[in-house]
Amino acid sequence: MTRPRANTRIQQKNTGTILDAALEVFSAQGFRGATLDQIAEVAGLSKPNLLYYFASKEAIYVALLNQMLAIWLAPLYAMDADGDPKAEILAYVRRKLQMSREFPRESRLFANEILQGAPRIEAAIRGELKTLVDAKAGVIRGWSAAGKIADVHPHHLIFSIWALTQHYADFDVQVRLVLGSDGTDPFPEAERHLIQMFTRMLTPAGAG
Amino acid sequence: MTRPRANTRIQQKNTGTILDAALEVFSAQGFRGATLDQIAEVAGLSKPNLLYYFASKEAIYVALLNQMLAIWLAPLYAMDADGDPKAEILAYVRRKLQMSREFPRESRLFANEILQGAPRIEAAIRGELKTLVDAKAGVIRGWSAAGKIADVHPHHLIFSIWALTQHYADFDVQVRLVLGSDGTDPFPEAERHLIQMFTRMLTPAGAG
DNA sequence: GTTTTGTTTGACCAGATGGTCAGACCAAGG
DNA sequence: CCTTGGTCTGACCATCTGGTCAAACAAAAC
Repeated sequence: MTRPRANTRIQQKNTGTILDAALEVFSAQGFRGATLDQIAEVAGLSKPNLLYYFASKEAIYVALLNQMLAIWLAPLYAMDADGDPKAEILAYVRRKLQMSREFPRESRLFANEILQGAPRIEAAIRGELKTLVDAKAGVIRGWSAAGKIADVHPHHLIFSIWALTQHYADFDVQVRLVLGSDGTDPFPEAERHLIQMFTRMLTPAGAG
Repeated sequence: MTRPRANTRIQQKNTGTILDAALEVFSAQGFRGATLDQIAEVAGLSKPNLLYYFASKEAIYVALLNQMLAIWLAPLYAMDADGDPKAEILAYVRRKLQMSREFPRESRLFANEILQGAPRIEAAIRGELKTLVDAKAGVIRGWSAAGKIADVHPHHLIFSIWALTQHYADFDVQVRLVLGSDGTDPFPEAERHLIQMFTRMLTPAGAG
């Protein structure tokens, strides 16, 4: 009767297929722009079959957002208060940039959602995300106070890392068009640039 | 017969009204998500009346994009090769951040378009935008070579400025939610942070 | 092999959406 | 006045879209 939460093998396979197809379509079109027919076609399933596994278009979208959030926040969780401050932050930058390269669809999914005013992920931002950011901001503040890194506004430092790394996923088309017609991968150069920037920015005055 | 390009007073007024309403709706919903009815309602005109002034939904969108592009690129045009290098770049950062604050709809309009793969602005990116960026990148390269600013990859420096400043428009909701419940304006702190970052980043080693 | 439970789909529906069109309306010139 | 040319709209249309449903189909369970 009620659709169970992935009991059968078939259920697991198909919900997976659907969520992957949904990621493809929602990340490229946004929630309103995407259609169930598109998702169904990408998934290789019929539209009614989609709605056998998920109650509605919105249910697919919300399930996807929540599933992706964990993946998306993992690198920030991994930032270790007991590690070497500069190394930890630079590692976070690197991981985040790598995610932009490997999971651009996820990045665009969130970008679309937030651009549209975050109507369906506001609670998670207020809750889990804010809690995590506040905690890590505290860690960064401690590092600054201890003179391990230069003085920076912790929250805005985190925003900066997000902005700079996600830019290479969300604005990938523009980056490639501006850099030129040769299909050179922009990521290696981007990494060098970002690491250089953050190194300079975080090195305390007189410690170079 | 053919709709003339804003001859009458009425035409000028109404095309203006329509484009402003379109900016409101397209920037919040993207091209596919926006509807003519929404635009008509915001504009205070009937749907057929919209289509009296513009041939189609797409025509409105394209007219809007092209009109906004000039405004959007103005700050980069204003970067003066003969000015003081660090001051010019910092001024560009400030102007761009100010635009994120004053014209967030324009920023989101472009963000939406590029997220969706830039289907209707690709030509302009390839053309005018790339030309402009390449020119200014050359200026920045010259400044680096002359030791006026630290060594940076010029194109990626420009990307960084875009990413960091536009983030405060495109991800405004997230920024405010993460910073906390008090409705404090995040922009002053953001400006301090960005200026600090770029100052450190651009100051040549041993010139502090 | 047959019942039972889970899976899939063709046909269908109501509402939304981009767009058309004939004709009404209106401002200004003659 | 009334003509003329631009302006505006109600009614309409084809298509798309999210969603439903009865019935067909498959896979285990017995």
